[in-house]
Amino acid sequence: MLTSTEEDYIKAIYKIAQYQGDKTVSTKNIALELGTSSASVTDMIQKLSDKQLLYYEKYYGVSLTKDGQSTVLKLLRKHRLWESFLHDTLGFSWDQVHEIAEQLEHVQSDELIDRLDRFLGNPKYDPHGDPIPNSNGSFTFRPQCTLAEVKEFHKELHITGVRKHDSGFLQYLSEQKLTPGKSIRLIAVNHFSKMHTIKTDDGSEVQLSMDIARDLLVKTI
Amino acid sequence: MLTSTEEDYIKAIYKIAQYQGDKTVSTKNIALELGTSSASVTDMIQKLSDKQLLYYEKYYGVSLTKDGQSTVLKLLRKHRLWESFLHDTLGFSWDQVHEIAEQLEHVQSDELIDRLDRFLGNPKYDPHGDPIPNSNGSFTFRPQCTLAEVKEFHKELHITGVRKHDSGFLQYLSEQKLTPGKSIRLIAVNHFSKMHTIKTDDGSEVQLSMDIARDLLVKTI
DNA sequence: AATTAAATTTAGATTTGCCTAAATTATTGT
DNA sequence: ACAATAATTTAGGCAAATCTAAATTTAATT
Ligand SMILES: [Mn+2]
Ligand SMILES: [Mn+2]
Ligand SMILES: [Mn+2]
Ligand SMILES: [Mn+2]
Repeated sequence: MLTSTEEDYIKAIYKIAQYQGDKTVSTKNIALELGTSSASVTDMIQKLSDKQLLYYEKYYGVSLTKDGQSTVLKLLRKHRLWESFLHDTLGFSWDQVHEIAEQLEHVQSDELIDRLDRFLGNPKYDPHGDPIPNSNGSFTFRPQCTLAEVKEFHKELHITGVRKHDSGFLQYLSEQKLTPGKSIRLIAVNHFSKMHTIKTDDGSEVQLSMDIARDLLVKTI
Repeated sequence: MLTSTEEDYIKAIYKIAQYQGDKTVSTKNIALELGTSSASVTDMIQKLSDKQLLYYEKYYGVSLTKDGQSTVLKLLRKHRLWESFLHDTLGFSWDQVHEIAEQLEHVQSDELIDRLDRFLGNPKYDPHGDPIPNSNGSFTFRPQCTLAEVKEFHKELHITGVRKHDSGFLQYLSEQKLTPGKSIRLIAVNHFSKMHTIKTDDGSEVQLSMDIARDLLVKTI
């Protein structure tokens, strides 16, 4: 049984590893992600290494063991199912759900989470488009790329998710009606400003900066 | 902002006070209720007294202040709404909900609890028949008594709740189909064994011991 | 290669919640 | 009224999670 603090460390390590393509994760990045001191991180990674959840080589950072991986997948399942509940059932906007799910994910009850899953209709993706692992911890990646990587114009694209979860970014996107499931087309990319012009469902055109385009995930139909 | 441990102490004190008719609550009873040592309780009640949640006189026990009262009512609201969700929405049996609600009640978000309330249709009572305070902390007691106190026979009674919440007791009652909302009649009370004979909805007769009768709450129609 | 800078670990302390054992106060029984 | 008993508090300590400051190691720069 892990404390919620230990769970949050494991999740932070997974997130950083994911982001930087599975290299070893540094003490400093964990401290930055969790807003703690490096000294605290060193203490905790030593403890988690003792518990066989991390591989840890002094001064060279950590990576998750098989046990650490399965721990994090169960947590992501819980987090994303709670986000789906908050969004789909209670009507929270997608920029409000993360903070509350951050607490709910630590509630201990396997039956609770399986019943929640069933009640929600076994959703495959959360409100941000992130995949929800099943009770065995497996989930399917879907073919997707960032809007910035799209090379063909005028082709129909489906918004599948986002690569950033801060509420300002999410609020901006929902104001522009750019949420998972919505269909768009890339009209033009300005060579100097890198601004992306897209056309939405209802025919209106929207300008998106390169920064936005790099964090918006889409799928070609 | 209270820790979940502090919240559990406040709840325990409220529960004991309720049970013993609002006298001052002793260190020992709190320790028994929470399964800790008296020394730990002394530490905590000193802290909660500093925070103005308790009146505390050394060697003479504690009672809740106005702040303590409103804290506990918010907590009971959360606890009972979560129990209703687990029971009514997710289909947990009434003997399973308490333990999980014990965790969920500590999640911090006023909007969450108000949305949950609305989603559930603003229920007035939880699965055990306990009243759910509204967002101002007020709730209405309903006229009820224990089955053991009923003096008239053959009169229609509605089951309104229970005075004990341990899962063995609750399981026994649901096996006998004696849950809140069900209608029964008292047929006889044996003068020696104190066994209560009741007739249920469907006409079948059930024998209940005095212990059960004392913890089953009913209302005359 | 040597020096500087950056990252990491260790040392020492703090807070929260808990414990046992000892000291103190209140209650009970004769 | 006083001794025995029960309840409560205090003393001293421990584990978890955090911090700052100092020491150590690795990485980067001249
Ligand atoms: Mn969390
Ligand atoms: Mn999400
Ligand atoms: Mn609790
Ligand atoms: Mn209840």
